[in-house]
Amino acid sequence: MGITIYDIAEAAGVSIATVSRVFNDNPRVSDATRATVLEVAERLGYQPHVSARSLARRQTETISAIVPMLSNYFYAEVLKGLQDRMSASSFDLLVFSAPTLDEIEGQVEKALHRGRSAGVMLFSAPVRGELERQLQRSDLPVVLVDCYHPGFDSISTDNRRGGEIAADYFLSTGMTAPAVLMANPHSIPASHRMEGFRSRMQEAGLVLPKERVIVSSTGYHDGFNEQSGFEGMTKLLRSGQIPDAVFATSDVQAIGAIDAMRQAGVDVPGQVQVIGFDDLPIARYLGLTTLRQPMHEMGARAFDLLTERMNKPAAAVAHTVFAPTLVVRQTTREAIPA
Amino acid sequence: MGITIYDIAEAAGVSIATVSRVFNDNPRVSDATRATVLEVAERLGYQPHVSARSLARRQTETISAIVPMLSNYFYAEVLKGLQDRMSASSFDLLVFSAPTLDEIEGQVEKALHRGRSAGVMLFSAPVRGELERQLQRSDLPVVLVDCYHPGFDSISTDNRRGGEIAADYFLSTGMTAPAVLMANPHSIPASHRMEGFRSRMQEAGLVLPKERVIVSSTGYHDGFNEQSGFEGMTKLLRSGQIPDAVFATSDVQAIGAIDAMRQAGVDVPGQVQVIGFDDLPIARYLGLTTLRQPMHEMGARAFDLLTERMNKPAAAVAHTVFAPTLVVRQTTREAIPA
DNA sequence: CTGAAAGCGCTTACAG
DNA sequence: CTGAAAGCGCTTACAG
Repeated sequence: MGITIYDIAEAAGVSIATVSRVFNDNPRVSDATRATVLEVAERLGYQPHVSARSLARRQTETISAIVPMLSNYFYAEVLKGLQDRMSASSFDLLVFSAPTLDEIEGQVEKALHRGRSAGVMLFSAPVRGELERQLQRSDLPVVLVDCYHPGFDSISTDNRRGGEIAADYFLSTGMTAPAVLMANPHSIPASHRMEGFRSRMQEAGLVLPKERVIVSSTGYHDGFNEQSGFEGMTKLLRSGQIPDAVFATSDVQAIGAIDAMRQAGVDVPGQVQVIGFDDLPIARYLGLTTLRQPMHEMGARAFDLLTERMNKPAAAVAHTVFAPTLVVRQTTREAIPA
Repeated sequence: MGITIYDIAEAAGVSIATVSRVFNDNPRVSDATRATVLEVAERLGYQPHVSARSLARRQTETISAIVPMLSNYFYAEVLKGLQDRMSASSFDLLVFSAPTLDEIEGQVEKALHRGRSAGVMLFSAPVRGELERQLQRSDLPVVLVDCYHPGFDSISTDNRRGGEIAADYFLSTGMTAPAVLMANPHSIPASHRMEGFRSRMQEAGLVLPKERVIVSSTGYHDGFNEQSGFEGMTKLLRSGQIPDAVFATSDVQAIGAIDAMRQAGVDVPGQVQVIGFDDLPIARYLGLTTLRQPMHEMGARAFDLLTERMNKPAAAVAHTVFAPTLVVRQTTREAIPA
């Protein structure tokens, strides 16, 4: 069933070395020979065997991405940026999904198998403990996306700064009772967003009591989901102390929160303002004010970083941090002129 | 750098055959030997070489999925279903993205390379011409998702039926001026949805003139995007003949359309009702009435079909068609009791 | 420009 | 239970 270079060599009356050279675009093959080989290969429907090739070449043309979950739209967008860049190369993308923290190690283990891939992209994982050891032990290029470790190239958004910007904007509108809709507390990006927000509020002399920081109770997508926003907001509305400004650590949480308010007859942004995080394409059509992460660019840069690292394994580790930008739409009120 | 079974064999004082047996869980190895080998392998940080393994075994443990684009949330959801099922297996997922029709052949070509994968899942592609030939020529298991060809296993939603259901519901509310927001006309699923809708309207004696079927002018995501819905709706609103019921061929288009109406001060569903397609998780939180496709289930079934096909290459081709279900929320009016 | 041969790292009958 | 050896399908110095 499988046509090999042996079949072609025989049919074309040349050696397998020559056939191989033709498929490797080696110039030391006469035009005539090349033509015959190509013709025979086409006729026989030859497909190179990638495993044999990478075994012999001692290298692969595939990249592994370890992603918590494709159905999280933030990753879908980042991967789009990545794929756009990859399509111009000859690399393939192997996707490992690790919905929970303890599944990551197993997936990384697989991604790190020899001969599997030429490099690894790890998304949103706290690099420490066993995971840190795995990565350090391997000699594959690694780039971290949406997370950080001093020993590996990384690309991320300044989450703390995002929280600060959100707080500053809210403060400029004259609001007085802030609240935060957090994802899972073990999520580092979410924690940083919240901390940036809180610190700025404190500086402004506004308290952000614990009861106003609602942590996601669902683990799905690490709490970055609509339901968590809906439930968190519902809790807030029932607390008796309704906030007048809510910072959600993701757009989808914000969407859930807005739905909760719509159902409760609470006006947005009249009674409660909302700021999300990410700026998914959909946010624009929902009029959601949010902190924009350059998702496509992050994916594209991640690929560039990885290939640079492949070419220069010994280069200094580099960390790229994008600044989030506030996109003001209709879920917030206007700033009060100073 | 790379530790091989030769290194382990030497360090453990056994042959490479024995080392191999240990890693293949071959029972014909004494417990003592097994323990030594495992201990040495662990100490040396041995990783099997996947290419060598699949070359020798004549099989891979990876599956290829050729998807138009990960940033289309429908695919993100289907792939989630797929991955949930796959994680219980030892298969890996190779993702090829082909944003436009003419890129598909190239990606399929790569996916079909020998030794690359044990099976292929092709999404939303019209299987004809060169593509059809490629697939037929290959002896790899293939399953079609969101598309159809008599010669291959497939899994899809009854799109025409979905259009009919939307039309029937609209009719039951007493509306009189329907319109359709179409994706790209070459999209088969979108066309079927539209045709089902139109045929039912015709049966009811309602005309659906060409000017009321707005075709996406943007090619991005095949027209399945918010912008296309926004622009289509804007065109409709400016036409002077404002419809009172709009069927969008996807949820994201519906969202764009609703935004256009919000900005124009048109009340939904008071003046214009809207029905989408897909039932993305977000639809629920936007109160969008839509036709639900069981996306996760489709992904899971696709994987099952593929593995069944691997085990029984000669089994009869099977087509699984899911019936879409209408989820009534707040963008439509109530049916008028007969 | 072309070929014979070794080698990539594993698996798996075949013997024992 | 264990080992020697052939083989998976390619690539790539080394000769010529």
